[in-house]
Amino acid sequence: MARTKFDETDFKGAALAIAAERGPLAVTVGSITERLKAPTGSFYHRFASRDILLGELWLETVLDFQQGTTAALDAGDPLAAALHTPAWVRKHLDEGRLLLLYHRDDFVQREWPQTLRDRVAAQTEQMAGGFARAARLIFGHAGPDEIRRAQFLLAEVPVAVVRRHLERREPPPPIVDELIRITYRAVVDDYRTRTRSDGAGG
Amino acid sequence: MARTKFDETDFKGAALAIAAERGPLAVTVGSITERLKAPTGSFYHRFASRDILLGELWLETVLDFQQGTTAALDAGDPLAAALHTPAWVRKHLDEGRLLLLYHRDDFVQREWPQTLRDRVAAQTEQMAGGFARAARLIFGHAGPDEIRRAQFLLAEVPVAVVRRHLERREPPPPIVDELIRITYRAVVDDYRTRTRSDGAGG
DNA sequence: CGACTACTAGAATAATTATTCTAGAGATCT
DNA sequence: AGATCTCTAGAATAATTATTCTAGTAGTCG
Repeated sequence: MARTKFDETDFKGAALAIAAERGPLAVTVGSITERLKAPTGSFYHRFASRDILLGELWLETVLDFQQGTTAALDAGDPLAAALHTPAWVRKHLDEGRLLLLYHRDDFVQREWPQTLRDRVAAQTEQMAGGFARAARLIFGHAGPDEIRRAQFLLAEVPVAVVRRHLERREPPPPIVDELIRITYRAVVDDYRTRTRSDGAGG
Repeated sequence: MARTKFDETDFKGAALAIAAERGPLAVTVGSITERLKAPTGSFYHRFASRDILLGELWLETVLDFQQGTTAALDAGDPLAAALHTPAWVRKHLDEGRLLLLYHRDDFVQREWPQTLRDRVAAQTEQMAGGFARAARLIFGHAGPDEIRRAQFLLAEVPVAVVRRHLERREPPPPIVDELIRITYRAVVDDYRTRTRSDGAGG
């Protein structure tokens, strides 16, 4: 066995750094190997293709992120799930840029590699399940309307407030959490008053 | 003068359609001319480069979008400015995808063309001015904290709620406006109560 | 030691795109 | 009609990338 100079994590680390700096499009086999001063042969010895490296990187990152949300829901605390986004981003600035500034499909150039399809599908499903669970925790019911509101509170708003700061490569300031809290409480209160006065909410 | 078969708007229209369907990356000189069945010579007769076509397309689209926001602020109605996003998107689904699903820099491949730099800078400035104006209208004051909240209400939240629907190529349903309204009222009320109880706001 | 394995090394190849270039065609003007 | 100007046409060129291929090298196992 020849001396291993570059392992999988080296390549992934370089890819993450480049993606965080210049976007996923700038992550080319050339830019990775240049940064590492590794030959392209070593790259292809580890990964069957560029798309597989980037697909795995995205998938691992999103799963790490989602874990925190899931944990908060397991603890029955949906507000904590909403606040998890800024908290996680503060710990993982590069990963935050990767995940929240770009689209899933910005990472692979063609179709998603067959080898990753199932894992991506599982991730999507887990996410959908999380929203339903959150809807039940927050509103006591998981109809389409409640799920839509849960998506708003747990995903759309937190990502939206955090984005501007990620673009500037700065950790999200406290006002971000405050805005998430205000919005959370407002949507919950609104739902309660509305279901109390006029019949159902769908 | 030879018969004009393809004018600027033909090329821009094709570019818009392709960008809305498959993203700005799929807008290549080849995909445009193929769609139009035009020769590449005609393309380069109209536009100095691919980046200039796409830069102009983005710029024209964002200015059209911003006009509605500005009009609402001129009318002294910041809530209408917040609701302008879903309203405009319903009228311009393709343009909405172009503008709200991608980044400004996804459109040009290298640096922004020199010829467009000034117009982009003016656009950015206009946008910043709009937020300051909105902050004054909503909160009566335009300090950093008030401006941040105005950005949240006028830009971040509306874009965030609308995005999911744009991804599915469907017009944003009424719940979107409702969520924007709820959030708007909540942030305004919060600011009022807070500045009434403990001193200033930041 | 000698075969084998797991890599390093990087040149060669292929595919995709932007851009340039050379020709030719139809209007318009005189 | 003939000159000229604006375009159409599309082939040729250049640059960028992903991927493949051929060699060589350093450990490990027998």
